[in-house]
Amino acid sequence: MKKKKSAGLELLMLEKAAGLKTNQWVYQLLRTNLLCGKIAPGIPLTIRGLAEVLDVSPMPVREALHRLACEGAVEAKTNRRVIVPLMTAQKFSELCELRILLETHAAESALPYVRDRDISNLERIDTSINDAVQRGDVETTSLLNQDFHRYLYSANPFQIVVPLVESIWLQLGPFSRIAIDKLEKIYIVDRHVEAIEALKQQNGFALRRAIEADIRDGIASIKTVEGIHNYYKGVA
Amino acid sequence: MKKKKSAGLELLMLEKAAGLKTNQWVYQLLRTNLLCGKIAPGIPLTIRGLAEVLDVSPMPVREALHRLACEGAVEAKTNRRVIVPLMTAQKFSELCELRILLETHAAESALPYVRDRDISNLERIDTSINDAVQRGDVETTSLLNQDFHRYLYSANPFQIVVPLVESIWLQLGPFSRIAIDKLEKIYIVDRHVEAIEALKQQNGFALRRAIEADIRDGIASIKTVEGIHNYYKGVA
DNA sequence: CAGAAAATAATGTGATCACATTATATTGAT
DNA sequence: ATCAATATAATGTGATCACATTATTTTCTG
Repeated sequence: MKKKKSAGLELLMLEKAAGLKTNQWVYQLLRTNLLCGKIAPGIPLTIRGLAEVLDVSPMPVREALHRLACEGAVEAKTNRRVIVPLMTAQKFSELCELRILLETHAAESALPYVRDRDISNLERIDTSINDAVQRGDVETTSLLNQDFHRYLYSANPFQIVVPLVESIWLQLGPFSRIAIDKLEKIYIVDRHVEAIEALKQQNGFALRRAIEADIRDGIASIKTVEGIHNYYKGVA
Repeated sequence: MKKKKSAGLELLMLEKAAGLKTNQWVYQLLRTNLLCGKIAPGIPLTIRGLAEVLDVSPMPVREALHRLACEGAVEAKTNRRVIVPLMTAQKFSELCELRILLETHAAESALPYVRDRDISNLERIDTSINDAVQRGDVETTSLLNQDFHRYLYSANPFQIVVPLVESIWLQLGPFSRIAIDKLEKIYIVDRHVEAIEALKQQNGFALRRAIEADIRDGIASIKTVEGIHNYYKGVA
């Protein structure tokens, strides 16, 4: 019997799209798994271990892990361990404040650049979100929600903030995802409609309000960080 | 006669400290050179070229470049070129707004954690800054100024924002540095003293005001982005 | 049986090579 | 002479290996 090194590490696989570099594929796969909470905080990730699981050479894994560390998704300890950082209540609170700070700014600075066809696209995305919510498809709900925000902020062609926001999403992702997952039913007062209305009226203040409310709604369910760590203890 | 590939690329060298990994050394060296404006925007950087200049294998350069790209310091084009991104007036303005947004928040959220000995250390740093200004040492002035801000924000043990701020500094760095360099004399109304005073009084609002003023003073000299690109044209 | 010491396994880093892709230089045609 | 086609050089990526450092297991000692 052959002993597996990385026993207990189950990743949800992703199809490797044609023309995609291996390191990007590994990065996206790892990123997705982190956002889904598939990888519990604290357990050590190794280059060779992941390379074996994904059946690639250590090199692309090395690069993907470095990038994720750079973005704050994983933490490289002084000894030779790379882990998903543990969450604390204060850190969580700080991350949420930062989300609101950055995203309200991003939305307002994008406002002057939003054209009619952008609004149409945003409405289309929002419709898809509602569909996904209706189906109870948490996965795509989460992804489409990100798409909505990213699309809005990216309307500003001189956007700097999107990568920063994505970094925050990555650090926040696993935990908010788990919290949502535990909800029996997701009821969302559609803040996106409010945001779209503000866009149509070119109303920056209303836009900020809508974005902030949307973010707060999303994290309102998360009362205690302890509950999240208990989730992982239950899994492990 | 041997033809040099990377002719015209002159880097200021750094001593490689003992116990420092090669990739970190390369990263810091490149980072410093970027902040000093030694590498002009638009000229292509190659892994092998830098490796030859630094007399290391391509591997550490590869990792350092990837990290810098992740932080927004360099931009990997779709073709095989890595360059320092060109600056535009709008991008510059966006970066400055972001600095103020993030740093005022960071300062205020650090305020409750600042102890007396922290204030002493900040005063010590500020004294060093004034010394460097007196000597006309732009290099250490810039570095110490960053130290001051970083030290303040890091007082909050649950700090998330520092890496984000450093990313902004990196993107802004080359250009503000050049602008400062061109000034004959740097006269700074010491906003740091105002900030320290606000810390002593636990006055969050005054602290925000001081930080914002400090940032605005630093970038006030930069009137036009065109002037900056002219600087590079003059060099090249 | 418990704790320390030694031996073994595993890990990250750096170097080198092969290869497909892209840029640049050279050649050829009109 | 100018522009397209070809040939050559250069580049990033991925794979494999060597090595120093660290973790883990085993052995030894009391």
